[in-house]
Amino acid sequence: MPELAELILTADYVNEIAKDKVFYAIVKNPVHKGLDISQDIQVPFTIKAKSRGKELKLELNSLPDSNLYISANLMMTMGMAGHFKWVKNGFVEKHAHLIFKSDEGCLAFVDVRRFGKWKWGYWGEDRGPDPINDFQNFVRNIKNNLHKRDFDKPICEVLMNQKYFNGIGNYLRAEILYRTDINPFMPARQALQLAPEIYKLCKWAPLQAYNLGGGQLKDWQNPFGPYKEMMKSWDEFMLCYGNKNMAKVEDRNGRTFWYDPKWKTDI
DNA sequence: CGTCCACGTCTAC
DNA sequence: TAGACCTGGACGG
Repeated sequence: MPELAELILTADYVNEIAKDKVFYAIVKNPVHKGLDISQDIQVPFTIKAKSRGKELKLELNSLPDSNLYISANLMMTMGMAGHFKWVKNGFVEKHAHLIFKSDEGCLAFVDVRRFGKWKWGYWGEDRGPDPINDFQNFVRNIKNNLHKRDFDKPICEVLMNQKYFNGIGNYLRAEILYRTDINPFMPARQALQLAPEIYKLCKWAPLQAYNLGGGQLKDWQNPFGPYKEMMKSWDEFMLCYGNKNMAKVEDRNGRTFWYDPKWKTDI
Protein backbone atom coordinates (compact mmCIF):
# COMPACT_ATOMS: atom_id res chain seq x y z
CA MET A 1 0.00 0.00 0.00
CA PRO A 2 0.80 3.28 0.28
CA GLU A 3 2.74 2.92 3.52
CA LEU A 4 2.94 5.14 6.60
CA ALA A 5 4.17 8.28 4.80
CA GLU A 6 1.59 8.05 2.04
CA LEU A 7 -1.21 7.50 4.56
CA ILE A 8 -0.31 10.76 6.31
CA LEU A 9 -0.21 12.54 2.95
CA THR A 10 -3.59 11.04 2.11
CA ALA A 11 -5.05 12.36 5.36
CA ASP A 12 -3.48 15.78 4.65
CA TYR A 13 -5.00 15.79 1.20
CA VAL A 14 -8.48 14.83 2.35
CA ASN A 15 -8.35 17.52 5.05
CA GLU A 16 -7.17 20.15 2.59
CA ILE A 17 -9.91 19.33 0.09
CA ALA A 18 -12.69 18.87 2.61
CA LYS A 19 -11.98 21.73 5.01
CA ASP A 20 -14.49 24.13 3.48
CA LYS A 21 -16.92 21.67 1.92
CA VAL A 22 -20.19 19.98 2.74
CA PHE A 23 -20.90 16.57 1.28
CA TYR A 24 -24.38 15.26 0.68
CA ALA A 25 -24.03 11.70 -0.62
CA ILE A 26 -21.79 8.66 -0.78
CA VAL A 27 -21.77 6.57 -3.95
CA LYS A 28 -20.20 3.14 -4.22
CA ASN A 29 -19.04 1.85 -7.57
CA PRO A 30 -21.09 -1.36 -8.14
CA VAL A 31 -18.06 -3.14 -9.62
CA HIS A 32 -16.44 -3.05 -6.16
CA LYS A 33 -17.38 -5.94 -3.85
CA GLY A 34 -16.90 -3.86 -0.71
CA LEU A 35 -19.51 -2.73 1.78
CA ASP A 36 -22.25 -0.58 0.28
CA ILE A 37 -22.53 2.39 2.62
CA SER A 38 -24.40 4.60 0.17
CA GLN A 39 -27.63 4.58 2.21
CA ASP A 40 -26.05 4.93 5.64
CA ILE A 41 -25.87 8.71 5.89
CA GLN A 42 -28.96 10.67 4.91
CA VAL A 43 -27.98 14.18 5.98
CA PRO A 44 -25.27 16.58 4.77
CA PHE A 45 -21.92 15.95 6.41
CA THR A 46 -18.35 17.15 6.75
CA ILE A 47 -15.19 15.02 6.47
CA LYS A 48 -12.05 15.05 8.56
CA ALA A 49 -9.23 12.55 8.13
CA LYS A 50 -6.57 11.07 10.36
CA SER A 51 -4.15 8.23 9.79
CA ARG A 52 -2.58 5.68 12.11
CA GLY A 53 -0.03 3.39 10.51
CA LYS A 54 -1.63 2.03 7.37
CA GLU A 55 -5.18 2.84 8.43
CA LEU A 56 -7.12 5.96 7.52
CA LYS A 57 -10.04 7.25 9.57
CA LEU A 58 -12.61 9.51 7.94
CA GLU A 59 -14.76 11.24 10.52
CA LEU A 60 -18.14 12.06 9.03
CA ASN A 61 -20.16 14.59 11.01
CA SER A 62 -23.55 16.13 10.41
CA LEU A 63 -23.75 19.93 10.39
CA PRO A 64 -24.42 21.81 13.66
CA ASP A 65 -27.88 22.85 12.46
CA SER A 66 -28.81 19.36 11.29
CA ASN A 67 -32.07 17.87 12.55
CA LEU A 68 -30.30 14.53 12.81
CA TYR A 69 -26.99 14.16 14.65
CA ILE A 70 -24.51 11.90 12.92
CA SER A 71 -20.92 11.16 13.88
CA ALA A 72 -19.37 8.13 12.27
CA ASN A 73 -15.88 6.86 11.56
CA LEU A 74 -15.26 5.27 8.21
CA MET A 75 -12.12 3.16 8.61
CA MET A 76 -10.18 2.57 5.42
CA THR A 77 -7.09 0.80 4.16
CA MET A 78 -5.54 1.76 0.84
CA GLY A 79 -4.48 -1.65 -0.47
CA MET A 80 -1.62 -1.47 -2.97
CA ALA A 81 -2.70 1.56 -4.95
CA GLY A 82 -5.52 3.42 -3.19
CA HIS A 83 -5.54 7.22 -3.03
CA PHE A 84 -7.96 10.12 -2.99
CA LYS A 85 -8.59 12.54 -5.80
CA TRP A 86 -10.73 15.62 -6.12
CA VAL A 87 -12.86 15.30 -9.25
CA LYS A 88 -14.62 18.34 -10.66
CA ASN A 89 -18.23 18.16 -11.76
CA GLY A 90 -18.56 16.84 -15.27
CA PHE A 91 -15.49 14.61 -15.01
CA VAL A 92 -15.37 10.88 -14.44
CA GLU A 93 -12.43 9.20 -12.75
CA LYS A 94 -11.63 5.65 -13.78
CA HIS A 95 -11.33 3.26 -10.83
CA ALA A 96 -13.15 5.58 -8.44
CA HIS A 97 -14.81 3.16 -6.01
CA LEU A 98 -16.14 5.32 -3.22
CA ILE A 99 -17.33 8.80 -4.08
CA PHE A 100 -18.21 11.59 -1.66
CA LYS A 101 -20.36 14.15 -3.42
CA SER A 102 -20.46 17.87 -2.82
CA ASP A 103 -21.98 20.67 -4.87
CA GLU A 104 -18.59 21.65 -6.25
CA GLY A 105 -17.37 18.19 -7.24
CA CYS A 106 -16.53 14.97 -5.52
CA LEU A 107 -13.83 13.43 -3.43
CA ALA A 108 -13.10 10.02 -4.92
CA PHE A 109 -11.33 7.02 -3.49
CA VAL A 110 -9.43 5.78 -6.52
CA ASP A 111 -7.99 2.28 -6.38
CA VAL A 112 -7.04 0.39 -9.58
CA ARG A 113 -6.56 -2.97 -7.94
CA ARG A 114 -9.48 -2.74 -5.49
CA PHE A 115 -7.44 -4.06 -2.58
CA GLY A 116 -8.47 -1.09 -0.47
CA LYS A 117 -11.32 -1.62 2.00
CA TRP A 118 -13.66 0.34 4.24
CA LYS A 119 -15.98 -0.29 7.16
CA TRP A 120 -17.59 1.63 10.02
CA GLY A 121 -15.61 1.30 13.22
CA TYR A 122 -12.41 2.37 14.87
CA TRP A 123 -8.67 1.71 14.72
CA GLY A 124 -7.95 -1.97 14.13
CA GLU A 125 -7.41 -3.88 17.36
CA ASP A 126 -4.68 -5.95 15.75
CA ARG A 127 -2.62 -3.01 14.57
CA GLY A 128 0.03 -1.35 16.73
CA PRO A 129 0.58 2.34 17.59
CA ASP A 130 1.81 4.73 14.90
CA PRO A 131 5.63 4.96 14.85
CA ILE A 132 5.57 8.68 13.99
CA ASN A 133 2.63 10.07 15.94
CA ASP A 134 2.81 7.78 18.95
CA PHE A 135 6.47 6.80 19.15
CA GLN A 136 6.56 6.08 22.89
CA ASN A 137 3.69 3.63 22.69
CA PHE A 138 5.08 2.17 19.48
CA VAL A 139 8.31 1.27 21.30
CA ARG A 140 6.51 0.16 24.45
CA ASN A 141 4.21 -2.17 22.49
CA ILE A 142 7.21 -3.95 20.99
CA LYS A 143 9.25 -4.13 24.19
CA ASN A 144 6.27 -5.48 26.13
CA ASN A 145 5.85 -8.28 23.60
CA LEU A 146 9.46 -9.04 22.78
CA HIS A 147 9.29 -12.40 24.59
CA LYS A 148 6.65 -13.68 22.17
CA ARG A 149 7.26 -16.20 19.40
CA ASP A 150 6.49 -13.50 16.81
CA PHE A 151 9.98 -12.11 17.47
CA ASP A 152 11.71 -15.43 16.77
CA LYS A 153 11.27 -14.67 13.08
CA PRO A 154 13.82 -12.70 11.02
CA ILE A 155 13.72 -8.94 11.63
CA CYS A 156 13.09 -8.36 7.92
CA GLU A 157 9.80 -10.25 8.21
CA VAL A 158 8.75 -8.96 11.62
CA LEU A 159 9.12 -5.36 10.41
CA MET A 160 6.10 -6.03 8.20
CA ASN A 161 3.97 -7.34 11.07
CA GLN A 162 1.33 -4.66 11.51
CA LYS A 163 0.66 -5.76 15.08
CA TYR A 164 3.95 -4.12 16.03
CA PHE A 165 5.09 -2.12 13.00
CA ASN A 166 1.87 -0.49 11.86
CA GLY A 167 2.65 1.43 8.71
CA ILE A 168 5.91 -0.24 7.77
CA GLY A 169 5.62 -1.83 4.34
CA ASN A 170 7.92 -3.29 1.76
CA TYR A 171 9.93 -0.21 0.79
CA LEU A 172 10.21 1.12 4.34
CA ARG A 173 11.53 -2.16 5.78
CA ALA A 174 14.22 -2.20 3.10
CA GLU A 175 15.24 1.42 3.77
CA ILE A 176 15.17 0.93 7.55
CA LEU A 177 17.27 -2.22 7.60
CA TYR A 178 19.70 -0.88 5.02
CA ARG A 179 20.56 1.86 7.50
CA THR A 180 21.48 -0.53 10.31
CA ASP A 181 24.54 -2.71 10.43
CA ILE A 182 22.88 -5.95 11.45
CA ASN A 183 22.05 -9.00 9.38
CA PRO A 184 18.42 -8.48 8.34
CA PHE A 185 17.82 -12.23 8.60
CA MET A 186 18.72 -12.27 12.28
CA PRO A 187 15.88 -13.14 14.67
CA ALA A 188 13.96 -9.95 15.45
CA ARG A 189 14.41 -10.13 19.23
CA GLN A 190 18.18 -10.29 18.91
CA ALA A 191 18.25 -7.65 16.17
CA LEU A 192 16.25 -5.17 18.26
CA GLN A 193 18.57 -5.73 21.23
CA LEU A 194 21.76 -5.39 19.19
CA ALA A 195 20.51 -2.51 17.06
CA PRO A 196 17.98 -0.50 19.07
CA GLU A 197 18.30 2.30 16.51
CA ILE A 198 15.78 0.29 14.50
CA TYR A 199 13.04 1.83 16.66
CA LYS A 200 14.12 5.35 15.73
CA LEU A 201 14.56 4.40 12.08
CA CYS A 202 10.92 3.27 12.05
CA LYS A 203 10.04 6.89 12.74
CA TRP A 204 12.85 8.53 10.78
CA ALA A 205 12.41 6.69 7.47
CA PRO A 206 8.66 7.29 7.01
CA LEU A 207 9.11 10.88 8.18
CA GLN A 208 11.74 11.43 5.49
CA ALA A 209 9.45 9.86 2.91
CA TYR A 210 6.61 12.10 4.09
CA ASN A 211 8.73 15.24 3.88
CA LEU A 212 9.75 14.26 0.35
CA GLY A 213 6.13 14.06 -0.73
CA GLY A 214 5.63 10.32 -0.45
CA GLY A 215 6.48 7.35 -2.58
CA GLN A 216 7.24 8.15 -6.18
CA LEU A 217 6.19 4.64 -7.11
CA LYS A 218 4.21 3.81 -10.16
CA ASP A 219 0.94 2.58 -8.63
CA TRP A 220 0.49 5.33 -6.13
CA GLN A 221 -0.43 8.83 -7.20
CA ASN A 222 0.83 11.56 -4.95
CA PRO A 223 -2.38 13.45 -4.14
CA PHE A 224 -0.51 16.75 -4.16
CA GLY A 225 0.76 16.17 -7.65
CA PRO A 226 4.19 15.35 -9.02
CA TYR A 227 7.05 16.72 -7.00
CA LYS A 228 9.58 16.76 -9.78
CA GLU A 229 11.94 19.08 -7.96
CA MET A 230 12.09 16.54 -5.15
CA MET A 231 13.06 13.58 -7.27
CA LYS A 232 16.74 13.97 -6.56
CA SER A 233 16.13 13.88 -2.83
CA TRP A 234 13.77 10.95 -3.19
CA ASP A 235 16.46 9.04 -5.03
CA GLU A 236 18.84 9.86 -2.20
CA PHE A 237 16.33 8.44 0.25
CA MET A 238 15.43 5.29 -1.67
CA LEU A 239 18.81 3.62 -1.50
CA CYS A 240 17.89 -0.03 -1.31
CA TYR A 241 14.37 -0.88 -2.45
CA GLY A 242 14.29 -1.56 -6.19
CA ASN A 243 18.00 -0.79 -6.59
CA LYS A 244 19.61 -3.14 -9.11
CA ASN A 245 22.84 -3.17 -7.12
CA MET A 246 21.07 -4.63 -4.09
CA ALA A 247 20.23 -8.23 -3.36
CA LYS A 248 16.66 -9.47 -3.19
CA VAL A 249 14.93 -12.59 -2.02
CA GLU A 250 11.32 -13.72 -1.72
CA ASP A 251 10.46 -13.82 1.97
CA ARG A 252 8.19 -16.37 3.64
CA ASN A 253 5.18 -14.16 2.98
CA GLY A 254 5.89 -14.09 -0.73
CA ARG A 255 7.15 -10.50 -0.73
CA THR A 256 10.39 -9.37 -2.31
CA PHE A 257 12.83 -8.27 0.35
CA TRP A 258 15.61 -5.91 -0.83
CA TYR A 259 18.81 -5.82 1.20
CA ASP A 260 22.51 -5.08 1.19
CA PRO A 261 24.27 -7.90 -0.72
CA LYS A 262 26.97 -8.08 1.98
CA TRP A 263 24.54 -10.15 4.07
CA LYS A 264 23.92 -13.82 3.52
CA THR A 265 20.36 -14.99 3.60
CA ASP A 266 19.15 -17.62 6.05
CA ILE A 267 15.72 -17.91 4.49
C1' DC B 1 0.89 -11.55 -28.16
C1' DG B 2 2.65 -13.58 -23.35
C1' DT B 3 4.84 -13.60 -18.65
C1' DC B 4 6.32 -11.21 -14.60
C1' DC B 5 5.80 -7.83 -11.26
C1' DA B 6 3.76 -4.19 -8.10
C1' DC B 7 3.85 0.59 -1.62
C1' DG B 8 -1.31 -5.39 1.22
C1' DT B 9 -4.06 -7.87 3.47
C1' DC B 10 -7.37 -12.07 4.04
C1' DT B 11 -9.22 -16.80 4.46
C1' DA B 12 -9.21 -21.44 3.44
C1' DC B 13 -6.90 -26.01 3.21
C1' DT C 1 1.66 -21.24 3.91
C1' DA C 2 -0.30 -21.28 -0.52
C1' DG C 3 -3.60 -18.95 -3.16
C1' DA C 4 -7.11 -15.22 -3.72
C1' DC C 5 -8.27 -10.75 -4.65
C1' DC C 6 -7.39 -7.05 -9.04
C1' DT C 7 -5.49 -3.93 -12.97
C1' DG C 8 -1.94 -2.45 -15.81
C1' DG C 9 2.90 -1.31 -16.86
C1' DA C 10 7.42 -3.19 -18.34
C1' DC C 11 9.66 -6.11 -21.06
C1' DG C 12 10.51 -10.29 -24.14
C1' DG C 13 9.51 -13.00 -28.49
